[in-house]
Amino acid sequence: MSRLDGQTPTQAERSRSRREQILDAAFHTFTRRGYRDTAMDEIAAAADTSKGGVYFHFPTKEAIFRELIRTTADRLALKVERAVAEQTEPIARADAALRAVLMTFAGHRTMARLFFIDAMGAGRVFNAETNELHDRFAGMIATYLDEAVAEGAIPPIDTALVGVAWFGALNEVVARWLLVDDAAPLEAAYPTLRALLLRGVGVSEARIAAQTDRAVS
Amino acid sequence: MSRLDGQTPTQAERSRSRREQILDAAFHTFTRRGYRDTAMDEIAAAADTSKGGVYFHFPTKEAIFRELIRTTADRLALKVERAVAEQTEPIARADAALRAVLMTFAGHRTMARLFFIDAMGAGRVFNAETNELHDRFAGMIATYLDEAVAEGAIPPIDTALVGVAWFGALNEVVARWLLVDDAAPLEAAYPTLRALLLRGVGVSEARIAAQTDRAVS
DNA sequence: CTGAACATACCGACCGGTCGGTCGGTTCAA
DNA sequence: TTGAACCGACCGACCGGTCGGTATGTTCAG
Repeated sequence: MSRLDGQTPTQAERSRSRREQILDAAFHTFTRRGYRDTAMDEIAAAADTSKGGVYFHFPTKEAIFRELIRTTADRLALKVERAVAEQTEPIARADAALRAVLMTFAGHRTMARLFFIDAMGAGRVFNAETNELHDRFAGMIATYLDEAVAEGAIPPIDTALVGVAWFGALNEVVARWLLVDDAAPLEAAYPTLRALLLRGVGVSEARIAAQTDRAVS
Repeated sequence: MSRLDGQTPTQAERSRSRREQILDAAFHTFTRRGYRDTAMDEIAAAADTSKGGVYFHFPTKEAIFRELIRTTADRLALKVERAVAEQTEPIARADAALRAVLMTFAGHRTMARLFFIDAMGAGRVFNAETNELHDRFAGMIATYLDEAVAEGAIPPIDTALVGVAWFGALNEVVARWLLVDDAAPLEAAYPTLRALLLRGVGVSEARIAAQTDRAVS
């Protein structure tokens, strides 16, 4: 970034952009072919560099994948947190979280692919990784549900389990959408899914019918 | 079958048992290490035979996996269908299906592993396979829900989507249970999950509170 | 009953290809 | 000139699948 001034980039800048270039290429290749089926040579080629070049910036293939997962998850989590922060009422918060995830994936099919297609399989290595990821998001949901319970907005439930179930439902819906080529837009699933999930935890019909505000996309 | 008569098994019998022995070994190895990380030599070793022996009974590694998936899915589907057939009322049928799946997995951790751990990843080959599998079960759920809608037991909904969501929720709950070593028994999740899912499609609180009969395990 | 002829089940060394990772060398900005 | 960035030939492990061979039946003519 920043060639607004002079001409040739500094070494540090070149290195940084190269790194990102590789990350980008890896992202796309992993996304299309999966972890195991992606060869380092492919990543190198996609990044317009050589295998040696890639290994200058990253120690192992796994490290690339880890970094990709981590930063992607961080980005998503940030988005969710921001969406949630805009709401004060607990049900609206849970709703906002659901909406944020769905809309983010809808807008970034490839990001979704990295999460879901690659999530399982391909060795124990990042079953742990994936595990943690799922935990993280299921935990987020559970936290919002806990708030809702605490404020009496919904009756008490096993929020940990429900968080997992919600995440699973969301996960599967997105995964199906990914696997079908000419699928309906993911947004179309939102109303039904919203109603299904909210109803499931005991939100009243009236409350479900009343949509939360739609200020942000 | 049939060693009730004489002594040494016939060639055909030996062949059959060997085949099953290999299938068994493959099942366990796939289950523990995943498809890609399982070498044919490992399967052979686990089956107390040689690679050549394995390749005498099966043409490719993929063929073994396919057969495993297919028969396992068939067994599960049969169980579900039997459980459902015992019920006449639509909600009870959906409930029975849910219960059957959960209980079957609870009893056969390894079966669950084959379905969920291996499900994704490891090449395009059986993304199609897995896809179909998920479709099949999500479709089954949708069918029962359709019946329930038709009979007016629950309000109209997008049953296809809900089927996917239900399956996803179930899937994730089982997957989490699999990944945690000292997890609580899977059955413990049933009441909450049942309530969550049934409530989600608009089953009345009264109806949810009234448990269906518990004749069979 | 017997033993050649044939079939079935199985073995394990080997092959061909892939792929993660290495290393000696080159380039070029500072 | 120096060293960070980069290149690409190469290595070695791994693995799916093959293949020539063996051993254990099974069949059937004599």
